[in-house]
Amino acid sequence: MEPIEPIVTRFPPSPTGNLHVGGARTALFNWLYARRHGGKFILRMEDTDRERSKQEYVDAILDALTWLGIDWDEGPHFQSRRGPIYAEYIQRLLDTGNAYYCTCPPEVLERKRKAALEKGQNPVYDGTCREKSLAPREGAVVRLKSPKTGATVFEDRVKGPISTPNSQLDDLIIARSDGSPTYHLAVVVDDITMGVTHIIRGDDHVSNTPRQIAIYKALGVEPPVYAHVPMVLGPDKKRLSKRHGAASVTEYREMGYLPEAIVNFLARLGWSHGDQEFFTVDELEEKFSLENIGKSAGVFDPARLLDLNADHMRAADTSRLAGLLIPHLEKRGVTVEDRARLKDAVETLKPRAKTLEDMAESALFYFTPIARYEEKGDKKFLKAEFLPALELLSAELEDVDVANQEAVEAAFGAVMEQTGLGFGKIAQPVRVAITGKTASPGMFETMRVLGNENVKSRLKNAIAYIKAKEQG
RNA sequence: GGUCCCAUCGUCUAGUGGCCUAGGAUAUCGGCCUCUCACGCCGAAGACACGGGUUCGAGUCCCGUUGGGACUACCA
Repeated sequence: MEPIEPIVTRFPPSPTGNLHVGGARTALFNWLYARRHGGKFILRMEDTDRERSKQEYVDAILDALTWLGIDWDEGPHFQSRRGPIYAEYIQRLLDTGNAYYCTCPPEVLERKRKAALEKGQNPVYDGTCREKSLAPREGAVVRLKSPKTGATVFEDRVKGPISTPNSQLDDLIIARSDGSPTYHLAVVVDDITMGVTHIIRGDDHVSNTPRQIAIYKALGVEPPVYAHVPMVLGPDKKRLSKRHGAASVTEYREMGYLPEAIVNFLARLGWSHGDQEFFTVDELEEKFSLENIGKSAGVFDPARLLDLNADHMRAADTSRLAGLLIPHLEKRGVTVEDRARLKDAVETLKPRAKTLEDMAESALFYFTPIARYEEKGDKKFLKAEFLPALELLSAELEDVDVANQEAVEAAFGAVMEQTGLGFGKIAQPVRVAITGKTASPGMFETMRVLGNENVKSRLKNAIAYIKAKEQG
């Protein structure tokens, strides 16, 4: 069932914190849906909470979305700047008899609520002012005159039909005593005036939906299509939050994750396309659909993200990876002046790195002298037993260009013949000598990228090191 | 308390009444490959929450139970 009208979706974060992975997924779904159907994606800041909304969070959210590659066709709009529009709609509701002023004191309301709760009754507003036709007055709030009978039904595109008895619906406050709009009113007015056709949001909003539909009806506007996507949970099955570790998109950037991997992972958390796990962003745009969103909440599993990131690293363009790696190297005090060499290094590390951080760590030996040998490798391979092999290799390599793999292989061959050792026996000590570690990319590519100077001097250093060690 | 939503391996999921002896991925374990690591390959273990229906036949439909969750503000 394809939409006939051009579709319009939106993402309305509150700038009260960084972009959360749950929010990022909601943004992604809205964006993908709009892109998939050639529609429009709007960004809107719900910044009516003056206390907690901060400009730095606006910037952080924009930055995180941009990093993920989620761009918007309109906005960002700011609710804080739309006061007159809300006032106009509130007045319209008042004029048409769909809303009324209420002067019930908050304390009284609170008392009634408690009493109702104790008696096991539903704590909805009792309608004291509903039929009083009160005139505007200082300190009065405006309430929506909600339907009291029947039921509100809507067809959720992921959950199916959802029906709520109207007896549950409160005469909710749409304007505070200071005249400012409440959340429900603002959302509905925004979505109407911005022409939003599809609302894709977290399923913590399903029970809010009938309230909002009541506002649409009071306004005489056809409600949009709703699609409520399940929550993202932490490993303890509780709603994902900071205490589960990294919860904001920015943190993943810092940990060296690729944006396309995050996007892929987020898309697959709750949505599926048969058995496919790996998706490029283009593929997602092409295949995303509301129909294939699951109904139940999903746990954010960092292990899966890590694995998926490794897949995307392998698939990524080497030059791009090299560029992305630079900040992670600089963090470790490495300044890269030879971009071509960096690219060669990345090429060798690509199949074995899980993140950019991981890759930077593994790449260190290419760019900085060996400070100290890894303990395990030192004990096992930098000892007298391998001294002849290292010395022979050092000599064989003297006039050889390490970039010439054939020549290097020949040098190794000569050492193998003279010592009677197999390649594996020789390679490990050499590896420790030139990389400082027991694990590295293949011997020949490692040498090639390291370069003549490094290889030869490090071999000599290791030989001297062993000799010194043996002499006590 | 009320209303609403949800329920397949540890985790993400496929499954839309017979193709299910429940598939894939990830994580775990074992093996292979191999100059190390990683990749890759092979294999093991691992799930339809429970109980009733409906049906010739139910993971799939209905009801109930249990267990999770959301909402129930002059927050969003």
